[in-house]
Amino acid sequence: MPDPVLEALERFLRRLLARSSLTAEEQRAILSADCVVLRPAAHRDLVIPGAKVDFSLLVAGGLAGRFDQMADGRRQITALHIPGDMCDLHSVPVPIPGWGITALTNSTIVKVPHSHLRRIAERYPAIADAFWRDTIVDGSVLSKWVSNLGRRSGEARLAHMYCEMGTRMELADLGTRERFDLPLRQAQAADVLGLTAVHVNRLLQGLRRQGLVRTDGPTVFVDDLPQLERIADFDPAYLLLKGKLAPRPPGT
Amino acid sequence: MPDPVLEALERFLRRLLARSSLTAEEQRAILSADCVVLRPAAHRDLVIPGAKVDFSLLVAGGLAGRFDQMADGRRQITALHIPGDMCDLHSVPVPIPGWGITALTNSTIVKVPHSHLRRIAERYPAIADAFWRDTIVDGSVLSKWVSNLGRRSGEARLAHMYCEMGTRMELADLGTRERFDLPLRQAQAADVLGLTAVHVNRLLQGLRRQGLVRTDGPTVFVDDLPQLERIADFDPAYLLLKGKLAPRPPGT
DNA sequence: CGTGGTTTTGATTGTTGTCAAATGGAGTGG
DNA sequence: CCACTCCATTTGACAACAATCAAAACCACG
Repeated sequence: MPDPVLEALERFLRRLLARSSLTAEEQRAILSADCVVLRPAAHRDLVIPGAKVDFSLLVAGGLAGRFDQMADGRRQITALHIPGDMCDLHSVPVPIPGWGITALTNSTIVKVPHSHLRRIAERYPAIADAFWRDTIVDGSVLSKWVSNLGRRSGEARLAHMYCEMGTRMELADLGTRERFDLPLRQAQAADVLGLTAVHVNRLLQGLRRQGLVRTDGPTVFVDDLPQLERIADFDPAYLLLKGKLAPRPPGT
Repeated sequence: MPDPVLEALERFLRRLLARSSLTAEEQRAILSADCVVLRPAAHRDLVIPGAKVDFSLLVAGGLAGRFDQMADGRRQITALHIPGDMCDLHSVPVPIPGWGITALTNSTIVKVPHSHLRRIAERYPAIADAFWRDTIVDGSVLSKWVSNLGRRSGEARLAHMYCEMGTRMELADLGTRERFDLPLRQAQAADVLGLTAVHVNRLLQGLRRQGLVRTDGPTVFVDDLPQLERIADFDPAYLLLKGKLAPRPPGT
Protein backbone atom coordinates (compact mmCIF):
# COMPACT_ATOMS: atom_id res chain seq x y z
CA MET A 1 0.00 0.00 0.00
CA PRO A 2 1.53 3.31 -1.11
CA ASP A 3 2.14 6.07 1.39
CA PRO A 4 -0.65 8.65 0.94
CA VAL A 5 1.62 11.45 2.13
CA LEU A 6 4.34 10.77 -0.41
CA GLU A 7 1.79 10.27 -3.15
CA ALA A 8 0.16 13.60 -2.36
CA LEU A 9 3.49 15.41 -2.21
CA GLU A 10 4.38 13.91 -5.57
CA ARG A 11 1.14 15.17 -7.03
CA PHE A 12 1.82 18.60 -5.59
CA LEU A 13 5.32 18.53 -7.03
CA ARG A 14 3.97 17.57 -10.44
CA ARG A 15 1.58 20.50 -10.23
CA LEU A 16 4.45 22.88 -9.49
CA LEU A 17 6.56 21.39 -12.29
CA ALA A 18 3.79 22.17 -14.77
CA ARG A 19 4.64 25.84 -14.34
CA SER A 20 8.12 26.02 -12.77
CA SER A 21 11.48 24.26 -13.10
CA LEU A 22 13.08 22.65 -10.07
CA THR A 23 16.34 20.73 -9.71
CA ALA A 24 16.42 17.18 -8.36
CA GLU A 25 17.62 18.52 -5.02
CA GLU A 26 14.80 21.03 -4.82
CA GLN A 27 12.32 18.33 -5.71
CA ARG A 28 13.67 16.12 -2.95
CA ALA A 29 13.31 19.02 -0.50
CA ILE A 30 9.63 19.32 -1.32
CA LEU A 31 9.05 15.59 -0.93
CA SER A 32 10.83 15.44 2.42
CA ALA A 33 8.06 17.10 4.42
CA ASP A 34 6.98 15.50 7.64
CA CYS A 35 3.19 15.45 7.55
CA VAL A 36 0.06 14.32 9.29
CA VAL A 37 -2.83 12.68 7.44
CA LEU A 38 -6.47 13.61 8.03
CA ARG A 39 -9.51 11.79 6.72
CA PRO A 40 -12.32 14.30 7.17
CA ALA A 41 -15.89 13.33 6.34
CA ALA A 42 -17.93 15.45 3.96
CA HIS A 43 -18.88 18.88 5.33
CA ARG A 44 -16.19 18.91 8.00
CA ASP A 45 -14.54 22.34 8.26
CA LEU A 46 -10.76 22.07 8.40
CA VAL A 47 -9.82 25.71 8.79
CA ILE A 48 -12.06 28.26 10.49
CA PRO A 49 -11.96 31.79 9.05
CA GLY A 50 -9.69 34.01 11.09
CA ALA A 51 -8.07 31.21 13.08
CA LYS A 52 -4.27 31.16 13.08
CA VAL A 53 -2.77 28.16 11.31
CA ASP A 54 0.74 26.73 11.26
CA PHE A 55 0.26 24.24 8.42
CA SER A 56 -1.01 24.14 4.89
CA LEU A 57 -3.52 21.59 3.68
CA LEU A 58 -2.64 19.44 0.72
CA VAL A 59 -5.46 17.48 -0.86
CA ALA A 60 -4.53 13.83 -1.32
CA GLY A 61 -7.97 12.51 -2.23
CA GLY A 62 -11.50 13.82 -2.52
CA LEU A 63 -12.38 17.48 -2.85
CA ALA A 64 -11.82 20.51 -0.63
CA GLY A 65 -13.13 24.04 -0.89
CA ARG A 66 -12.14 27.46 0.29
CA PHE A 67 -15.13 29.41 1.52
CA ASP A 68 -16.22 32.74 2.83
CA GLN A 69 -19.18 32.98 5.15
CA MET A 70 -21.74 35.78 5.29
CA ALA A 71 -23.15 37.20 8.52
CA ASP A 72 -26.34 35.16 8.00
CA GLY A 73 -24.41 31.92 7.56
CA ARG A 74 -24.72 31.53 3.82
CA ARG A 75 -21.50 30.47 2.16
CA GLN A 76 -19.66 31.23 -1.01
CA ILE A 77 -17.03 28.75 -2.12
CA THR A 78 -14.13 30.71 -3.61
CA ALA A 79 -11.91 27.86 -4.73
CA LEU A 80 -12.15 24.14 -5.41
CA HIS A 81 -9.14 22.01 -4.62
CA ILE A 82 -8.50 18.63 -6.21
CA PRO A 83 -5.80 16.11 -5.29
CA GLY A 84 -2.36 17.69 -5.64
CA ASP A 85 -3.60 21.19 -4.78
CA MET A 86 -2.17 22.95 -1.76
CA CYS A 87 -5.17 24.85 -0.40
CA ASP A 88 -3.42 27.29 1.71
CA LEU A 89 -0.03 28.19 0.40
CA HIS A 90 -1.11 31.77 1.13
CA SER A 91 -0.98 31.10 4.82
CA VAL A 92 2.77 30.45 4.77
CA PRO A 93 3.71 34.14 4.73
CA VAL A 94 0.33 35.29 6.13
CA PRO A 95 -0.72 32.77 8.80
CA ILE A 96 -4.18 34.20 9.50
CA PRO A 97 -6.31 33.47 6.46
CA GLY A 98 -9.47 35.45 5.97
CA TRP A 99 -11.25 32.35 4.76
CA GLY A 100 -12.06 28.81 5.76
CA ILE A 101 -11.31 25.42 4.22
CA THR A 102 -13.88 22.66 4.21
CA ALA A 103 -13.97 19.07 3.02
CA LEU A 104 -16.66 18.93 0.36
CA THR A 105 -16.69 15.15 0.33
CA ASN A 106 -15.00 12.40 2.29
CA SER A 107 -11.40 13.31 1.70
CA THR A 108 -7.82 12.53 2.47
CA ILE A 109 -5.91 15.63 3.47
CA VAL A 110 -2.24 16.02 4.33
CA LYS A 111 -1.18 18.68 6.81
CA VAL A 112 2.13 20.16 5.73
CA PRO A 113 3.85 22.23 8.45
CA HIS A 114 4.55 25.86 7.62
CA SER A 115 7.96 25.48 9.24
CA HIS A 116 8.95 23.06 6.50
CA LEU A 117 7.52 25.14 3.66
CA ARG A 118 9.16 28.26 5.00
CA ARG A 119 12.50 26.53 5.43
CA ILE A 120 12.65 25.18 1.89
CA ALA A 121 11.39 28.46 0.42
CA GLU A 122 14.19 30.31 2.19
CA ARG A 123 16.85 27.78 1.33
CA TYR A 124 15.88 27.36 -2.35
CA PRO A 125 14.84 30.55 -4.13
CA ALA A 126 13.50 28.48 -7.00
CA ILE A 127 11.02 26.92 -4.61
CA ALA A 128 9.96 30.32 -3.32
CA ASP A 129 9.48 31.31 -6.93
CA ALA A 130 7.42 28.19 -7.64
CA PHE A 131 5.24 28.95 -4.62
CA TRP A 132 4.79 32.52 -5.81
CA ARG A 133 3.82 31.22 -9.24
CA ASP A 134 1.33 28.81 -7.70
CA THR A 135 -0.20 31.71 -5.79
CA ILE A 136 -0.50 33.59 -9.06
CA VAL A 137 -2.34 30.70 -10.69
CA ASP A 138 -4.74 30.74 -7.76
CA GLY A 139 -5.25 34.47 -8.25
CA SER A 140 -5.78 34.06 -11.96
CA VAL A 141 -8.50 31.47 -11.36
CA LEU A 142 -10.07 33.71 -8.75
CA SER A 143 -10.07 36.58 -11.21
CA LYS A 144 -11.88 34.40 -13.73
CA TRP A 145 -14.42 33.40 -11.12
CA VAL A 146 -15.07 37.09 -10.46
CA SER A 147 -15.86 37.68 -14.10
CA ASN A 148 -17.99 34.54 -14.25
CA LEU A 149 -20.06 35.60 -11.27
CA GLY A 150 -20.27 39.19 -12.40
CA ARG A 151 -20.98 38.83 -16.07
CA ARG A 152 -22.22 35.39 -17.00
CA SER A 153 -25.63 33.73 -16.79
CA GLY A 154 -26.22 30.82 -14.46
CA GLU A 155 -26.08 28.39 -17.36
CA ALA A 156 -22.74 29.76 -18.56
CA ARG A 157 -21.32 29.65 -15.05
CA LEU A 158 -22.31 26.03 -14.58
CA ALA A 159 -20.87 25.12 -17.96
CA HIS A 160 -17.71 27.03 -17.13
CA MET A 161 -17.28 25.15 -13.89
CA TYR A 162 -17.44 21.85 -15.76
CA CYS A 163 -14.96 23.08 -18.36
CA GLU A 164 -12.53 24.32 -15.74
CA MET A 165 -12.71 21.28 -13.52
CA GLY A 166 -12.42 18.89 -16.46
CA THR A 167 -9.35 20.72 -17.68
CA ARG A 168 -7.75 20.75 -14.26
CA MET A 169 -8.56 17.08 -13.72
CA GLU A 170 -7.00 16.16 -17.03
CA LEU A 171 -3.94 18.24 -16.23
CA ALA A 172 -3.59 16.46 -12.89
CA ASP A 173 -4.04 13.03 -14.49
CA LEU A 174 -7.26 12.43 -12.62
CA GLY A 175 -9.48 11.97 -15.64
CA THR A 176 -10.15 13.61 -18.97
CA ARG A 177 -12.03 16.73 -19.89
CA GLU A 178 -14.84 14.47 -21.06
CA ARG A 179 -15.00 12.15 -18.08
CA PHE A 180 -13.98 13.00 -14.56
CA ASP A 181 -15.20 12.71 -10.99
CA LEU A 182 -16.54 15.83 -9.33
CA PRO A 183 -18.22 14.72 -6.10
CA LEU A 184 -20.11 17.97 -5.57
CA ARG A 185 -23.67 18.07 -4.21
CA GLN A 186 -25.95 20.45 -6.06
CA ALA A 187 -26.15 22.62 -2.95
CA GLN A 188 -22.35 22.86 -2.95
CA ALA A 189 -22.29 23.66 -6.66
CA ALA A 190 -24.73 26.44 -5.81
CA ASP A 191 -22.26 27.80 -3.26
CA VAL A 192 -19.60 27.76 -5.97
CA LEU A 193 -21.76 29.41 -8.59
CA GLY A 194 -23.49 32.01 -6.45
CA LEU A 195 -26.90 30.44 -7.05
CA THR A 196 -29.44 28.40 -5.11
CA ALA A 197 -29.54 24.62 -5.17
CA VAL A 198 -32.95 24.65 -6.83
CA HIS A 199 -31.70 26.80 -9.65
CA VAL A 200 -28.58 24.70 -10.15
CA ASN A 201 -30.85 21.71 -10.49
CA ARG A 202 -32.87 23.36 -13.24
CA LEU A 203 -29.80 24.59 -15.07
CA LEU A 204 -28.24 21.15 -14.93
CA GLN A 205 -31.40 19.68 -16.41
CA GLY A 206 -31.04 22.23 -19.19
CA LEU A 207 -27.50 21.10 -19.98
CA ARG A 208 -28.63 17.49 -19.92
CA ARG A 209 -31.55 18.22 -22.23
CA GLN A 210 -29.13 19.82 -24.68
CA GLY A 211 -27.05 16.64 -24.61
CA LEU A 212 -23.98 18.42 -23.28
CA VAL A 213 -23.47 16.77 -19.91
CA ARG A 214 -24.47 13.58 -18.13
CA THR A 215 -23.81 12.73 -14.51
CA ASP A 216 -23.67 9.38 -12.78
CA GLY A 217 -23.12 9.85 -9.08
CA PRO A 218 -19.88 11.77 -8.79
CA THR A 219 -18.87 11.12 -12.39
CA VAL A 220 -19.37 13.81 -15.00
CA PHE A 221 -19.55 12.91 -18.68
CA VAL A 222 -19.15 15.77 -21.12
CA ASP A 223 -20.72 14.59 -24.34
CA ASP A 224 -20.27 17.75 -26.38
CA LEU A 225 -17.19 19.54 -25.14
CA PRO A 226 -16.95 22.10 -27.98
CA GLN A 227 -20.52 23.20 -27.45
CA LEU A 228 -20.10 23.27 -23.67
CA GLU A 229 -17.02 25.45 -24.06
CA ARG A 230 -18.95 27.70 -26.40
CA ILE A 231 -21.80 28.41 -24.05
CA ALA A 232 -19.33 28.78 -21.18
CA ASP A 233 -17.18 31.18 -23.20
CA PHE A 234 -14.31 29.07 -21.90
CA ASP A 235 -10.69 29.88 -22.69
CA PRO A 236 -8.19 27.89 -20.59
CA ALA A 237 -5.48 30.56 -20.88
CA TYR A 238 -6.19 31.73 -17.33
CA LEU A 239 -5.00 28.37 -16.00
CA LEU A 240 -1.52 29.37 -17.21
CA LEU A 241 -0.74 26.02 -18.76
CA LYS A 242 1.91 26.98 -21.31
CA GLY A 243 0.50 24.62 -23.94
CA LYS A 244 0.46 21.66 -21.60
CA LEU A 245 -2.97 20.75 -22.93
CA ALA A 246 -3.88 19.03 -26.18
CA PRO A 247 -5.66 21.66 -28.29
CA ARG A 248 -8.52 19.40 -29.42
CA PRO A 249 -10.51 17.03 -27.25
CA PRO A 250 -9.45 13.42 -27.77
CA GLY A 251 -11.74 11.00 -29.56
CA THR A 252 -13.72 11.62 -32.73
CA MET B 1 8.21 69.85 -8.85
CA PRO B 2 8.60 66.37 -7.39
CA ASP B 3 9.54 63.46 -9.59
CA PRO B 4 6.35 61.44 -10.24
CA VAL B 5 8.35 58.23 -10.66
CA LEU B 6 10.08 58.49 -7.32
CA GLU B 7 6.90 59.53 -5.60
CA ALA B 8 5.05 56.53 -7.01
CA LEU B 9 7.85 54.15 -6.07
CA GLU B 10 7.79 55.56 -2.55
CA ARG B 11 4.06 54.98 -2.34
CA PHE B 12 4.56 51.43 -3.57
CA LEU B 13 7.31 50.91 -1.01
CA ARG B 14 5.05 52.20 1.75
CA ARG B 15 2.40 49.75 0.65
CA LEU B 16 4.87 46.87 0.85
CA LEU B 17 6.12 48.03 4.25
CA ALA B 18 2.58 47.86 5.62
CA ARG B 19 2.84 44.08 5.39
CA SER B 20 6.55 43.23 5.09
CA SER B 21 9.85 44.37 6.60
CA LEU B 22 12.65 45.56 4.36
CA THR B 23 16.15 46.85 5.19
CA ALA B 24 17.33 50.26 4.08
CA GLU B 25 19.33 48.63 1.31
CA GLU B 26 16.34 46.65 0.07
CA GLN B 27 14.25 49.81 0.15
CA ARG B 28 16.84 51.63 -1.91
CA ALA B 29 16.83 48.77 -4.41
CA ILE B 30 13.11 49.17 -4.91
CA LEU B 31 13.36 52.92 -5.36
CA SER B 32 16.19 52.65 -7.89
CA ALA B 33 14.01 51.46 -10.76
CA ASP B 34 14.42 53.13 -14.12
CA CYS B 35 10.92 53.86 -15.32
CA VAL B 36 8.85 55.48 -18.01
CA VAL B 37 5.84 57.68 -17.21
CA LEU B 38 2.52 57.38 -19.04
CA ARG B 39 -0.40 59.76 -18.80
CA PRO B 40 -3.30 57.79 -20.26
CA ALA B 41 -6.69 59.42 -20.68
CA ALA B 42 -9.78 57.78 -19.22
CA HIS B 43 -10.81 54.55 -20.95
CA ARG B 44 -7.40 53.92 -22.51
CA ASP B 45 -6.41 50.25 -22.29
CA LEU B 46 -2.85 49.84 -21.11
CA VAL B 47 -2.50 46.06 -21.28
CA ILE B 48 -4.44 43.93 -23.74
CA PRO B 49 -5.48 40.49 -22.46
CA GLY B 50 -3.08 37.83 -23.66
CA ALA B 51 -0.40 40.21 -24.89
CA LYS B 52 3.09 39.58 -23.58
CA VAL B 53 4.41 42.33 -21.32
CA ASP B 54 7.88 43.09 -20.02
CA PHE B 55 6.92 45.71 -17.44
CA SER B 56 4.55 46.16 -14.55
CA LEU B 57 2.29 49.15 -14.20
CA LEU B 58 2.47 51.20 -11.05
CA VAL B 59 -0.32 53.69 -10.48
CA ALA B 60 1.04 57.13 -9.60
CA GLY B 61 -2.20 59.07 -9.90
CA GLY B 62 -5.78 58.41 -10.87
CA LEU B 63 -7.37 55.00 -10.99
CA ALA B 64 -6.64 51.84 -12.96
CA GLY B 65 -8.59 48.62 -13.28
CA ARG B 66 -7.87 45.04 -14.17
CA PHE B 67 -10.56 43.62 -16.41
CA ASP B 68 -11.71 40.49 -18.12
CA GLN B 69 -13.68 40.73 -21.32
CA MET B 70 -16.49 38.43 -22.43
CA ALA B 71 -16.93 37.19 -25.98
CA ASP B 72 -19.68 39.78 -26.53
CA GLY B 73 -17.47 42.63 -25.36
CA ARG B 74 -18.98 43.18 -21.93
CA ARG B 75 -16.39 43.72 -19.24
CA GLN B 76 -15.94 42.73 -15.65
CA ILE B 77 -13.46 44.72 -13.62
CA THR B 78 -11.64 42.33 -11.30
CA ALA B 79 -9.47 44.78 -9.39
CA LEU B 80 -9.26 48.50 -8.71
CA HIS B 81 -5.83 50.04 -8.36
CA ILE B 82 -5.17 53.28 -6.53
CA PRO B 83 -1.92 55.24 -6.38
CA GLY B 84 0.84 53.08 -4.93
CA ASP B 85 -0.63 49.84 -6.29
CA MET B 86 1.41 47.75 -8.68
CA CYS B 87 -1.21 46.39 -11.04
CA ASP B 88 0.69 43.61 -12.52
CA LEU B 89 3.20 42.15 -10.15
CA HIS B 90 1.81 38.81 -11.30
CA SER B 91 3.28 39.31 -14.70
CA VAL B 92 6.86 39.28 -13.35
CA PRO B 93 7.01 35.50 -13.13
CA VAL B 94 4.18 34.93 -15.63
CA PRO B 95 4.60 37.51 -18.40
CA ILE B 96 1.41 36.72 -20.30
CA PRO B 97 -1.46 37.90 -18.14
CA GLY B 98 -4.92 36.53 -18.83
CA TRP B 99 -6.41 39.93 -18.22
CA GLY B 100 -6.16 43.53 -19.31
CA ILE B 101 -5.39 46.77 -17.51
CA THR B 102 -7.26 49.95 -18.30
CA ALA B 103 -7.11 53.53 -17.09
CA LEU B 104 -10.48 54.24 -15.52
CA THR B 105 -9.83 57.98 -15.37
CA ASN B 106 -7.11 60.30 -16.55
CA SER B 107 -4.15 58.78 -14.78
CA THR B 108 -0.45 58.87 -14.25
CA ILE B 109 1.10 55.45 -14.63
CA VAL B 110 4.70 54.38 -14.19
CA LYS B 111 6.05 51.50 -16.24
CA VAL B 112 8.47 49.48 -14.13
CA PRO B 113 10.61 47.04 -16.16
CA HIS B 114 10.32 43.37 -15.27
CA SER B 115 14.06 43.08 -15.60
CA HIS B 116 14.48 45.37 -12.61
CA LEU B 117 11.82 43.67 -10.51
CA ARG B 118 13.21 40.25 -11.30
CA ARG B 119 16.75 41.35 -10.52
CA ILE B 120 15.92 42.75 -7.09
CA ALA B 121 13.66 39.81 -6.25
CA GLU B 122 16.52 37.42 -7.02
CA ARG B 123 19.12 39.45 -5.22
CA TYR B 124 17.04 40.17 -2.09
CA PRO B 125 14.89 37.26 -0.87
CA ALA B 126 13.03 39.65 1.44
CA ILE B 127 11.86 41.56 -1.62
CA ALA B 128 10.71 38.35 -3.29
CA ASP B 129 8.85 37.59 -0.10
CA ALA B 130 7.27 41.05 -0.03
CA PHE B 131 6.16 40.60 -3.64
CA TRP B 132 4.69 37.22 -2.80
CA ARG B 133 2.85 38.79 0.12
CA ASP B 134 1.52 41.55 -2.08
CA THR B 135 0.24 38.91 -4.50
CA ILE B 136 -1.50 37.22 -1.59
CA VAL B 137 -3.23 40.45 -0.60
CA ASP B 138 -4.45 40.75 -4.16
CA GLY B 139 -5.76 37.19 -4.01
CA SER B 140 -7.45 37.82 -0.70
CA VAL B 141 -9.28 40.82 -2.11
CA LEU B 142 -10.24 38.82 -5.16
CA SER B 143 -11.60 36.08 -2.95
CA LYS B 144 -13.75 38.62 -1.14
CA TRP B 145 -15.01 39.98 -4.43
CA VAL B 146 -16.05 36.46 -5.39
CA SER B 147 -18.14 36.13 -2.27
CA ASN B 148 -19.58 39.61 -2.78
CA LEU B 149 -20.66 38.82 -6.31
CA GLY B 150 -21.89 35.38 -5.45
CA ARG B 151 -23.75 35.97 -2.23
CA ARG B 152 -24.59 39.62 -1.67
CA SER B 153 -27.34 41.86 -3.00
CA GLY B 154 -26.56 44.73 -5.30
CA GLU B 155 -26.99 47.21 -2.47
CA ALA B 156 -24.59 45.32 -0.22
CA ARG B 157 -22.04 45.05 -3.02
CA LEU B 158 -22.14 48.77 -3.69
CA ALA B 159 -21.82 49.52 0.00
CA HIS B 160 -18.97 47.04 0.27
CA MET B 161 -17.10 48.70 -2.56
CA TYR B 162 -17.30 52.05 -0.77
CA CYS B 163 -16.14 50.47 2.49
CA GLU B 164 -13.22 48.73 0.83
CA MET B 165 -12.06 51.68 -1.21
CA GLY B 166 -12.39 54.06 1.72
CA THR B 167 -10.30 51.77 3.87
CA ARG B 168 -7.66 51.32 1.21
CA MET B 169 -7.56 55.06 0.55
CA GLU B 170 -7.08 55.80 4.22
CA LEU B 171 -4.37 53.17 4.46
CA ALA B 172 -2.58 54.75 1.51
CA ASP B 173 -2.92 58.25 2.95
CA LEU B 174 -5.12 59.36 0.10
CA GLY B 175 -8.13 60.32 2.18
CA THR B 176 -10.20 58.92 5.02
CA ARG B 177 -12.83 56.23 5.14
CA GLU B 178 -15.39 59.00 5.34
CA ARG B 179 -14.08 61.21 2.57
CA PHE B 180 -12.09 60.08 -0.43
CA ASP B 181 -11.93 60.47 -4.18
CA LEU B 182 -13.14 57.59 -6.31
CA PRO B 183 -13.38 58.88 -9.86
CA LEU B 184 -15.55 56.02 -11.12
CA ARG B 185 -18.37 56.49 -13.62
CA GLN B 186 -21.54 54.62 -12.76
CA ALA B 187 -21.03 52.41 -15.79
CA GLN B 188 -17.58 51.51 -14.50
CA ALA B 189 -18.94 50.84 -11.03
CA ALA B 190 -21.41 48.51 -12.75
CA ASP B 191 -18.49 46.64 -14.33
CA VAL B 192 -16.96 46.30 -10.87
CA LEU B 193 -20.15 45.14 -9.21
CA GLY B 194 -21.48 42.82 -11.89
CA LEU B 195 -24.54 45.01 -12.44
CA THR B 196 -25.86 47.38 -15.08
CA ALA B 197 -25.30 51.12 -14.97
CA VAL B 198 -29.02 51.73 -14.61
CA HIS B 199 -29.23 49.52 -11.59
CA VAL B 200 -26.15 51.05 -9.99
CA ASN B 201 -27.81 54.40 -10.37
CA ARG B 202 -30.90 53.21 -8.53
CA LEU B 203 -28.92 51.55 -5.77
CA LEU B 204 -26.83 54.65 -5.28
CA GLN B 205 -29.97 56.73 -4.95
CA GLY B 206 -31.07 54.26 -2.28
CA LEU B 207 -27.88 54.75 -0.29
CA ARG B 208 -28.25 58.50 -0.62
CA ARG B 209 -31.87 58.38 0.52
CA GLN B 210 -30.78 56.46 3.60
CA GLY B 211 -28.27 59.20 4.36
CA LEU B 212 -25.32 56.85 4.11
CA VAL B 213 -23.38 58.28 1.18
CA ARG B 214 -23.10 61.52 -0.73
CA THR B 215 -21.09 62.13 -3.87
CA ASP B 216 -19.75 65.32 -5.34
CA GLY B 217 -18.03 64.66 -8.61
CA PRO B 218 -15.30 62.17 -7.83
CA THR B 219 -15.51 62.74 -4.10
CA VAL B 220 -17.36 60.27 -1.90
CA PHE B 221 -18.65 61.32 1.52
CA VAL B 222 -19.63 58.52 3.85
CA ASP B 223 -22.00 60.07 6.37
CA ASP B 224 -22.85 56.96 8.35
CA LEU B 225 -19.91 54.59 8.18
CA PRO B 226 -21.13 52.13 10.86
CA GLN B 227 -24.43 51.66 9.07
CA LEU B 228 -22.75 51.40 5.68
CA GLU B 229 -20.45 48.71 7.04
CA ARG B 230 -23.44 46.93 8.50
CA ILE B 231 -25.38 46.66 5.29
CA ALA B 232 -22.17 45.76 3.44
CA ASP B 233 -21.33 43.07 6.03
CA PHE B 234 -17.85 44.59 5.86
CA ASP B 235 -14.92 43.16 7.82
CA PRO B 236 -11.55 44.60 6.76
CA ALA B 237 -9.63 41.49 7.90
CA TYR B 238 -9.27 40.37 4.28
CA LEU B 239 -7.11 43.40 3.54
CA LEU B 240 -4.48 41.85 5.85
CA LEU B 241 -3.69 45.05 7.69
CA LYS B 242 -2.33 43.73 10.98
CA GLY B 243 -4.09 46.41 13.02
CA LYS B 244 -2.80 49.25 10.90
CA LEU B 245 -6.24 50.82 10.98
CA ALA B 246 -7.90 52.77 13.78
CA PRO B 247 -10.73 50.57 15.09
CA ARG B 248 -13.37 53.31 15.26
CA PRO B 249 -14.06 55.92 12.65
CA PRO B 250 -12.61 59.30 13.60
CA GLY B 251 -14.89 62.12 14.68
CA THR B 252 -17.87 61.89 17.05
C1' DC C 1 -39.31 -1.08 5.52
C1' DG C 2 -38.10 3.08 7.52
C1' DT C 3 -34.83 6.99 7.58
C1' DG C 4 -32.24 10.97 6.12
C1' DG C 5 -30.17 13.31 2.69
C1' DT C 6 -30.47 14.64 -2.08
C1' DT C 7 -32.79 15.69 -6.25
C1' DT C 8 -36.78 17.17 -8.57
C1' DT C 9 -41.20 19.68 -9.35
C1' DG C 10 -44.50 23.48 -8.88
C1' DA C 11 -46.18 28.09 -7.84
C1' DT C 12 -45.01 32.56 -6.78
C1' DT C 13 -42.21 36.60 -5.68
C1' DG C 14 -38.51 39.73 -6.19
C1' DT C 15 -34.27 41.46 -7.95
C1' DT C 16 -31.96 42.87 -11.77
C1' DG C 17 -31.68 43.49 -16.87
C1' DT C 18 -33.27 45.66 -21.09
C1' DC C 19 -34.77 49.20 -23.92
C1' DA C 20 -35.87 53.83 -24.72
C1' DA C 21 -36.06 58.43 -23.68
C1' DA C 22 -35.52 62.63 -20.78
C1' DT C 23 -32.57 65.45 -18.05
C1' DG C 24 -28.37 67.62 -16.63
C1' DG C 25 -23.66 69.63 -16.94
C1' DA C 26 -19.25 70.76 -18.98
C1' DG C 27 -16.96 72.27 -22.77
C1' DT C 28 -16.86 74.36 -27.64
C1' DG C 29 -17.50 77.31 -31.28
C1' DG C 30 -20.34 80.76 -33.22
C1' DC D 1 -23.69 84.82 -24.21
C1' DC D 2 -26.01 81.38 -26.62
C1' DA D 3 -26.78 77.16 -29.21
C1' DC D 4 -24.76 72.81 -29.70
C1' DT D 5 -22.51 68.53 -28.66
C1' DC D 6 -21.02 64.92 -25.88
C1' DC D 7 -21.24 62.31 -22.10
C1' DA D 8 -23.16 60.95 -17.73
C1' DT D 9 -27.04 60.54 -14.86
C1' DT D 10 -31.76 59.78 -14.14
C1' DT D 11 -36.53 58.08 -15.08
C1' DG D 12 -40.05 54.83 -16.71
C1' DA D 13 -42.16 50.58 -18.44
C1' DC D 14 -41.52 46.04 -18.98
C1' DA D 15 -39.24 41.36 -19.38
C1' DA D 16 -36.23 37.84 -17.75
C1' DC D 17 -33.57 35.44 -14.55
C1' DA D 18 -33.07 33.60 -10.24
C1' DA D 19 -34.81 33.27 -5.27
C1' DT D 20 -38.15 31.52 -2.16
C1' DC D 21 -41.23 28.37 -0.14
C1' DA D 22 -43.26 24.03 0.02
C1' DA D 23 -43.83 19.45 -1.12
C1' DA D 24 -43.01 15.18 -3.70
C1' DA D 25 -39.96 11.74 -5.55
C1' DC D 26 -35.83 9.30 -5.37
C1' DC D 27 -32.04 6.73 -3.41
C1' DA D 28 -28.63 4.64 -0.48
C1' DC D 29 -28.39 2.55 3.79
C1' DG D 30 -29.33 0.29 8.08
